[in-house]
Amino acid sequence: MRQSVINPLAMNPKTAAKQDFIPLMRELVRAYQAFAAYDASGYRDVDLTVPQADVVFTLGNTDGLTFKEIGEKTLITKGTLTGVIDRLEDKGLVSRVPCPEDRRCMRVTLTDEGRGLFEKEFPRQIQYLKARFDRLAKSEQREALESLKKLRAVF
Amino acid sequence: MRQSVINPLAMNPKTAAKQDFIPLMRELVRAYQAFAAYDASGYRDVDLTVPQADVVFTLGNTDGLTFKEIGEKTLITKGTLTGVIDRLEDKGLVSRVPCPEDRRCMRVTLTDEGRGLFEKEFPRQIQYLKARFDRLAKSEQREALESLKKLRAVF
DNA sequence: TATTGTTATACTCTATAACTATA
DNA sequence: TATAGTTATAGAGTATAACAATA
Repeated sequence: MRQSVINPLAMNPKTAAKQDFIPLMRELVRAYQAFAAYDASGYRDVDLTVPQADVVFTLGNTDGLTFKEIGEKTLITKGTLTGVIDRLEDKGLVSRVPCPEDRRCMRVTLTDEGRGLFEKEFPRQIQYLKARFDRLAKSEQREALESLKKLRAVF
Repeated sequence: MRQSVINPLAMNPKTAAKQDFIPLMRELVRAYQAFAAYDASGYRDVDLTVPQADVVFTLGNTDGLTFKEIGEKTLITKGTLTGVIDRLEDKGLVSRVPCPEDRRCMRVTLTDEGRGLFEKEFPRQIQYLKARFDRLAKSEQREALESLKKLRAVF
């Protein structure tokens, strides 16, 4: 699991001292990483990489998306996306359909197998995550949400 | 910048509906990604990958660390770390020094050039980040810290 | 001319396992 | 036997740029 350039978890305490925002930065990274690690651990059995899963979950409940749309949502650049889609196609999970209205376009849709995977794995994963978020009281969830919004707003 | 398996940013709204923890998860990911993107943007000019920068910043203000220690702090596995250190050595930023007390060990230290890079880039990057964290009031920083601690604790 | 997606290239990281040299 | 680090291998993502087909 890769991280930001500044890695407050590895940082030498001597180096970090006297910067009072560092504990906050540290907790932001730790909280995210704890979440991401838990998320990934619920995902071991499915034979997809993170970018591949990202694409499958992005395509779920849509009628297909173009490369451009998928790239915008997942932040995968077009050259890379071609390869990711190739591998998903090899696995039989998605298919390419030419757009009738613009012949430069390709629409990517889940196959029946891909839809099956999505419908099985996505709700399972959501429940897996929900189990942990639900350990926070509603009021704590609200406070965390507000704090995170403020935090995001400064960047 | 890679992310968790569940990517609340790409998720279809129809899919996300009726799970009330989703906004919180979404904000956690967005806040982290906003931070990480800002962090990376302050880092464009330095010719280091994220794992490489991570190692250099980890070695800063130490007398050198063994492969084992670096691996534990940065979460880079030993096989990968050998390659990362090789490339940093090629760039003249670190050097390998055999440990006198245990001849299986290698201590990795910053060279003068590596130390120079660290002493220039690290404080600059910290200031760059501090500028944004400081936009939050002290009380907001404290609240955010508390919320993030609770959030991390559930995972 | 601009846009969509593909291809090509080169590099880095990742995971895994076998290997060496020490302890 | 166990540990520290290296080597080998295979795969996947990344960035970048040139390219073909179409708009």
